[in-house]
Amino acid sequence: MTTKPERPDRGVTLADIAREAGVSLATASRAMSGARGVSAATTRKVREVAERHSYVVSPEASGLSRGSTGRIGVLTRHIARPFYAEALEEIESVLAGHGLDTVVHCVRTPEDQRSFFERLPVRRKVDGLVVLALPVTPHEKERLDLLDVAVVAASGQTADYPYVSIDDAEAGRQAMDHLLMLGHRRIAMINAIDPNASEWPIELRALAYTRALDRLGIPVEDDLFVRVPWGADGGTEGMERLLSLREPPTAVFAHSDDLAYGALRVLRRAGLRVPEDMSIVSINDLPMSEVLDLTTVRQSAGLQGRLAVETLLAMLAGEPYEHATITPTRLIPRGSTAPPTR
Amino acid sequence: MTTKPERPDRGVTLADIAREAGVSLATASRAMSGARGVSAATTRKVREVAERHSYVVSPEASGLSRGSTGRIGVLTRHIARPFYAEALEEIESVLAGHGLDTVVHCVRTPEDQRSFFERLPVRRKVDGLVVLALPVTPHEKERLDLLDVAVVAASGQTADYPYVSIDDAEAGRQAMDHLLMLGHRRIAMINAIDPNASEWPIELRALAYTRALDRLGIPVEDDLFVRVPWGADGGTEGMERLLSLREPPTAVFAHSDDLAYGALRVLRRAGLRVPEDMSIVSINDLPMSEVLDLTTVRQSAGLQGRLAVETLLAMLAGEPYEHATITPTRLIPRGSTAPPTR
DNA sequence: CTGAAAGCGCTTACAG
DNA sequence: CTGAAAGCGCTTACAG
Repeated sequence: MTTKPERPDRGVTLADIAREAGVSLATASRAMSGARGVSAATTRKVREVAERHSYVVSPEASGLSRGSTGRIGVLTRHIARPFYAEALEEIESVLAGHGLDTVVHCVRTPEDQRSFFERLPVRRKVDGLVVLALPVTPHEKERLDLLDVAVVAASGQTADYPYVSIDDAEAGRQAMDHLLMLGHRRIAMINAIDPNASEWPIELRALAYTRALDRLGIPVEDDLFVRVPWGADGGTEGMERLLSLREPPTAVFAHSDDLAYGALRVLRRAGLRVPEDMSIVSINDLPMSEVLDLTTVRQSAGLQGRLAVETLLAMLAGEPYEHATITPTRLIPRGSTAPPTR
Repeated sequence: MTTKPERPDRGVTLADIAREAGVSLATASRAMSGARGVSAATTRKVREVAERHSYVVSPEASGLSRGSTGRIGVLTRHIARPFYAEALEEIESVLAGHGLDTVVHCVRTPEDQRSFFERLPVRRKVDGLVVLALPVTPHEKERLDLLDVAVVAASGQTADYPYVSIDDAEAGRQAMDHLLMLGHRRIAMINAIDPNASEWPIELRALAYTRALDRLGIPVEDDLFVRVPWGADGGTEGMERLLSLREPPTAVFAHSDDLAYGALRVLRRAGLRVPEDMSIVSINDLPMSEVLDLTTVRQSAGLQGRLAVETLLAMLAGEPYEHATITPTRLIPRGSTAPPTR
């Protein structure tokens, strides 16, 4: 092959292919991209030469020229937590199916997050952005606008982006009604607060808790509503506090599965039986919940991710799309709930 | 701002900044990149103008010009499985710390994998690639060579790439020795096979199983060595088979935590107590293992990911690096193992 | 159907 | 310290 003298050999270029195929750069470009208006013979010839040199068009150069990157960014606070990981996997899957690359940006701390919106490291690098379960403040939205790309929110939204998410109030209702229907009247809630996170403006799951009790005229006791940090350890702490009460609840509604896991651990260590001594229900249905026989309200992180990207793709394609998409939730009754025995 | 008439406004360019700052394109470029040989005053001026227009240099164009992409690819079979997710999170963290973007490519099925190596979708799009827990065949390595970028393997290797991984045989020994030291003599192994995966050439964990028994002169019984699909369901199946034996084992060594989870579920359902009726140990120490009180051999997916990227970065920087890095494993004794009672 | 040329938005020797 | 110019590897009106 022709070797460029001025730079280290970066491999063969379209110009090389064109020369060898005996056509112009323009024609070679069209042949490679499958643009119409090139004879079949020419196309075949060019591609054959390209093939022989295992040449592929440089997406970088191509993108520069046509003004798109072929990449979608995903902004998230977590990668390894099951819910996020599942959403991310599905997002990548859909994008890959459309020939788009997925570039992940994880802002682990408030400082990371501040810095992300300050520096906007995805700037000029993506064609669109999916914001995954991350509340966006008005100021952050302003920054994001500088990106000048399509943005969509998956699993919760605050700023006014198209979004797909569950109805948290409804999910909470499903969980609470299950406990109430079983006959529980002394029900506690373990609510999660992510210490690393500015909070969501409305805590719909907590709202569902009080609403459900209100509806039956059951007074809401402060002691029965505990707020703990996110994660299994938070659930542990929450259940410990509830067990310390003079009169513990007969059932607990945990904000999410992770909390329930920690709560279950405490109960096991305390020698208490589930569901005989304590019922527990939560929201999510992570893979481990089946293993742990946890009653929970199922939502699909993957589906939310998938629909969010599909919305984004529609926006990019200039096609019509839904501004708000609500994905279903439903109760999965398992062994952690039963009528109260006390 | 100057508006380009010929194309849709893609925003302000370096040329605009240069013009407004009253310097040449070249100088503006140097000022923005912080290249030396520009007066402080000029640099300040240029950056001030850029700031005012919230302009950032186009990574795409810059990369095209200097020949790098600022992106690292991660090739994996899974995103949502805890081990992979943890590694990925750490990889992204390190790369972000170096100003590099992470682009994920997940090959879920053998067909995906075939297609990945055939089409090489990361071609010309990344500066390096980390292959995460994915065995690479000689033919696949040949294809990867076409990428012409640095490649490193995290958590297991087959092709001859620099790698970082645990010593599986040693991890297996740690698990087995724990059971043996507790006095178990009738020990089963539940081994995982990923149906979607070409297998790793040597099954070191299984090897550790037979070796440990051999060392004590304990015969290896075929019935006690079960092979099941990966995941909790596989563990369930494996434990069911073991419980069906005329003489079940007193302890089980599970290839990985996920299998152990499924096995624990069977035991719970069968009303068998852990560890009194059955001890169980595995390898990984995923987050849920603490919650489940599972004795396991800890390895760190995150550390392996981190060290792998660091190796890759050293390669890219032309610095010296280790070809093989072994990360430590150690037994975490918890409540799922005890001396045999039968 | 095909080509010459301008353009995408930068970087970097090469000369001052 | 600064600028004019070539180059990175493509794409795409504009003319045939």
